[in-house]
Amino acid sequence: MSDPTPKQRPTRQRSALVEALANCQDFISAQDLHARMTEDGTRIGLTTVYRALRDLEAADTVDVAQAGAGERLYRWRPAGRHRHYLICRACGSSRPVDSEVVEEWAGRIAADSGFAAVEHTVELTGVCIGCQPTTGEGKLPSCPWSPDWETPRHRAPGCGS
Amino acid sequence: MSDPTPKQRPTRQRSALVEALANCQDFISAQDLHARMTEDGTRIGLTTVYRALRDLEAADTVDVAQAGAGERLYRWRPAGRHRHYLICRACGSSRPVDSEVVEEWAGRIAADSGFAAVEHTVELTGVCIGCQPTTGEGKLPSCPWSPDWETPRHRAPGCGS
DNA sequence: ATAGGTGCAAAAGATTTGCAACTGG
DNA sequence: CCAGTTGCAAATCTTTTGCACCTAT
Repeated sequence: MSDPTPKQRPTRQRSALVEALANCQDFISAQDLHARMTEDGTRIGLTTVYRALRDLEAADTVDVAQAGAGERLYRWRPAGRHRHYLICRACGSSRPVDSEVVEEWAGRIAADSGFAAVEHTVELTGVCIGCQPTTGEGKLPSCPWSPDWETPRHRAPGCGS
Repeated sequence: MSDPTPKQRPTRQRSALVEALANCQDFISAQDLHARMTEDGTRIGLTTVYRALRDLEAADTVDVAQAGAGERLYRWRPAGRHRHYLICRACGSSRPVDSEVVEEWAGRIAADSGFAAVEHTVELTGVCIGCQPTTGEGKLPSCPWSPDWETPRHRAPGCGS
């Protein structure tokens, strides 16, 4: 009937972006991804990053999360089906969670309500073990992990640099 | 220990805002709420609306939803517990849904993962019956439902005016 | 009296768009 | 060749902030 994925030409920028995003095992914002790619030597415009991400989103090959107000984070989706994640509010790391239950629940709601084309957004956030201050004794620093994640949000170890 | 709801002084603007929001049975953006209040004769600054909504959010008396990129919608929360909604993408009307299942699921994830202070965001969107084009025959008008949810994409009859 | 609230104008950010030049199939 | 891409600058849009002036308690 229609083209879920109209075109998408494998240009130099587009390919590099997909690779950078796939290498990144976490959510990352368009701006950060652009910065990272630029750092790594890829010449690409911020506008292009936005447009490419938008297309990938339309093609359902990335998962999207909202960061605070008006900032969207993208994460490459290896497998076919969409996933939901548990994101650490302190260090930004994310891990996929089993969401069968929610999927079914959403399906039931859809059926019972009579609504069509029901879509859902589910986001879990918390403070991961590594970022939890040990209540009584000496509290560890912020994030006892890879030395390069210092951004409260986006900024993952496996990501690029 | 701390004050979840530090202050909140019942000023003219604040009170009017709460009333307007409570009267509105649907999600509404800060800008729209401001516009509506202004239309209705309440003199209030947009800044104040933003600040009041932020405080209400902190006080957990409103539910928040994300609209597209970087626009937040607020909905007055009558009962105590938070709720999740099914929102029509065509007309914007929203109806709370039973989310026990999801609450439990979220709790389990929290426990199993070891993450602390786990919070969740769940949003369901679809096309309500009234907005569904009747495939073959004559298509009904926009949205013929229960008299209390009729907001056409933020702009409800029941809301204020 | 005074801590908190208000509002205007300006600032901040993130994302989108106009447009002319470019490129992969 | 030609539809799709790119990138820069400018434009949009929503939300936040600086600051001086009000106002409940």
